[in-house]
Amino acid sequence: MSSKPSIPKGTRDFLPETMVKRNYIFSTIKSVFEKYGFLPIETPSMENTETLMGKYGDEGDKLIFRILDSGDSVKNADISALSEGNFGKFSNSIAGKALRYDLTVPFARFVVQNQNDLAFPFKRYQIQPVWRADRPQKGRYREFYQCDADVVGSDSLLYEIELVQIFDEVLSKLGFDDFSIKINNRKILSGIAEVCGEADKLVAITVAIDKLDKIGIDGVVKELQERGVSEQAIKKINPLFNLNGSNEEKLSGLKTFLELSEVGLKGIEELSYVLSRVSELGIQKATVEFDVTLARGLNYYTGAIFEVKANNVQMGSICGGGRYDDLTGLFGLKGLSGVGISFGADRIYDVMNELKLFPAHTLTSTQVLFVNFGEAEQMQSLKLAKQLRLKNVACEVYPSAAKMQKQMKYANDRKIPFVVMIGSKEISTNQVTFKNMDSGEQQTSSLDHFVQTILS
RNA sequence: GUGGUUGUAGCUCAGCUGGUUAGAGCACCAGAUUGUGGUUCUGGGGGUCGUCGGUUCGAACCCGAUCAUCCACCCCA
Repeated sequence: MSSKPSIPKGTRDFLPETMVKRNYIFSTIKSVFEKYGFLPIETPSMENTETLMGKYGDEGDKLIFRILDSGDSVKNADISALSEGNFGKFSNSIAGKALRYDLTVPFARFVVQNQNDLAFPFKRYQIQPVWRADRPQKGRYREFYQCDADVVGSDSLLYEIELVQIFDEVLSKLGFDDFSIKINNRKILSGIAEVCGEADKLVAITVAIDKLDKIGIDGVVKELQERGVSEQAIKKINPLFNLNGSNEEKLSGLKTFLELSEVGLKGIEELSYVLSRVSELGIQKATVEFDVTLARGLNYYTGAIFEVKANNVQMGSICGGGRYDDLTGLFGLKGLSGVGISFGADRIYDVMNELKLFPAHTLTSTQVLFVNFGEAEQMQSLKLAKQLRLKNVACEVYPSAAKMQKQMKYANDRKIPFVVMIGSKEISTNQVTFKNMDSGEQQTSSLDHFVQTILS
């Protein structure tokens, strides 16, 4: 016996039952995206290595899956880089392509490359897998789907408002009834760093305070110290950890804190605007919450930052997003502002499974199975099947005259609701004998009557 | 990259301080039932106990290495 087959770490096979549920998530997201006027695009699974490298920080670079060149191009391997221990340079010399790490950076590349064919503001949605060479764990895979909606070419806050509405609409539609849309603004974070006199440590500060709910105030203070933030600055930041109350209360508290920072106040203004409009328009099931500690690692965000978490369940964020003023600038097209969101379909699936949010109706594709009794009967069944299919009834004919028991069991295992038996009697009278697998009832009638029965 | 967990039949797992022929449930196949599934009964096939090495008269069990897995950290959807 050969060794057991397997699939790479962090990847999965999806059985039909799972795919039906996954497709339900995808189609729900897609239909909402389309209602807001987003158009579909796709980009290749792989990008040129240089398109991706350096866009996600040092940590991100390490998590990019690279595709080894084959054939003659391996001759271009930079052996001297290898012997010098410069592995990054060496890998670049033998891996010209890499699997996409997210959908946003490839989208930026796409916009720059196809700018002449796009009408701005350009609103696109994209549902495709991405790959990360991370260690798998709960809710973390090496291959997973992102469902992104982004607008590029407008800095209007109208889109922030609509994107929050999309979060709310999609997740409410999927049956979530307790989830938080957390929102913050990078300008507020910049303002905080500025007020503390540590403007150049913005990233260090944001990364640290992002962990507040995980490691507590003491942990954050310790991390800030380790990252070289001055004691004076830490003291100044401290009150922010205890910010609570309604969104309005938190915002007004911060406004005082940030009164000397122009950028900080701008962030407050933007956020207040979005929050007030969102609440005036009304939301379904979401709790929309301003969270100063929300930072997110991606350093290309410049304005709004979003993150969605399902409550009462042990799982990281299920959606994310934000505004990036100059993403396309990385590829040479300046002055285009973008804002977008991303649904993590795999995590949404895991949470829905855990909370039992999937509708009860299970896998039913085939409605009718024709039992096969032999060559002549099979032909008659095929003729009838053809007629059923013309009426859009999904049906199939068992492929061989196997024992009745086996054929019935197949219908049962597949959860096919009706079994039709065509024997010599039925051929001569031009009728069908059909059995309702749920009730066990069986009767003989004309095909038309049978069709009426199953369609009712 | 760091720390920990678990690897026994297709799946979920039992297996005593190391003892002779390694078990159960589910699944699968056959029969009870030659045109009737889902329930029931009877029988059957299927495992070099993750892999390699060590200790021992003797290893699924103890030790080491290695691979895989899951969980946590980092980071993230």
